[in-house]
Amino acid sequence: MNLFLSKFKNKIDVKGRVSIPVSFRNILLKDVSQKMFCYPSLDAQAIDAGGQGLSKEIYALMDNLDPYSDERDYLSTALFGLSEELKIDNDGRVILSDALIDHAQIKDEVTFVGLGEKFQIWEPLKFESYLQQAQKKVKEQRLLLSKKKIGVFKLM
Amino acid sequence: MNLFLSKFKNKIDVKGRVSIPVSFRNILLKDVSQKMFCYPSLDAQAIDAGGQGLSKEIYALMDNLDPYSDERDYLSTALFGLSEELKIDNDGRVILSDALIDHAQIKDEVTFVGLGEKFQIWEPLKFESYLQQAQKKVKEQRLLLSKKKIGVFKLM
DNA sequence: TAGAATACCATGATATCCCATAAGTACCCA
DNA sequence: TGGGTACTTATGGGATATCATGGTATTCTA
Repeated sequence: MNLFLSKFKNKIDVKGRVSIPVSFRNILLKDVSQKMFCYPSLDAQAIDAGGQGLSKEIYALMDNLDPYSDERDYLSTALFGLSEELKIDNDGRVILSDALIDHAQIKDEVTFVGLGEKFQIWEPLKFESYLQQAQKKVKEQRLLLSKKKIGVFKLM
Repeated sequence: MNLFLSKFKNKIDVKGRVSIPVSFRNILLKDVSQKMFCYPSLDAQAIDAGGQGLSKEIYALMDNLDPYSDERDYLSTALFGLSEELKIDNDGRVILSDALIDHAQIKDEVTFVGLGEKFQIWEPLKFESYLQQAQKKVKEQRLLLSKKKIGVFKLM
């Protein structure tokens, strides 16, 4: 099982090229397509990305919705309208579309963040503040859980 | 069953390398991956680490949460985003990521602490004070318990 | 034919590999 | 039991490979 893990900060050069971190790249290049599938994250000001599997997942998600619902219209516009299959060049770089860059408010640097089966691309500062928030929420959640436990000897 | 036991203090060299204690290393090297999986401990200012099994555990933890919930997003960011699969070199060393070093406030020395199924990596002084605190808690708890008992096993 | 997209090459920083050494430990044999 | 020898292990350092990134050349296309 290959997971996208860890985070990496890379630069976008004058031509708009970004190196995909090797560990991520190696997972993506196992697909026949040799592409990086990506679309605007629905919840965050970030780009969701992954390999072939991710695009299938999105299709499946769409299939669950009523064909003529507003929901579906909205989703398909928001997702497919802005989703891309980016070609990975020989040096392991991609060029993000203007629409995606705009959505994530990216300038000349990005943070790649592993989320297991997919990863996200963030404007570095925005990610750091999101990360802090995430850690805070997780901690709160943990506290809630641990209070429910009756055991007193939980030391570590 | 192989357990991570005991504690060891090792140095981090100028290149950022740390030797994994042999007894721990031997357990890790039984995995095919030859990697050390680690992530920031949710409860302590330390790094949680282990073999392949630990990553599966994390993955399972995530699977219990609603795929499109905020909860899941936060947890996967806080965990996967900061976790690493560190390669173990020929001399049994690894290089900890900046994010992990930062989380555990590590400088140029670390203490490896066996916790059975997994182990933790601490800044040595922080661990010592944590240990004292933990021992104190245990003592208090014992006292509390013994007072509740009506004599039978009260020795002093 | 100009401008953009793509392929190709160069370089510095850093990670990885390989070897050396010193301190400690186990082992052996007289 | 003592003393020496062979391992093991943590740690240091130099050589080599990899990766991110900048730049140039070539191809495509409008």
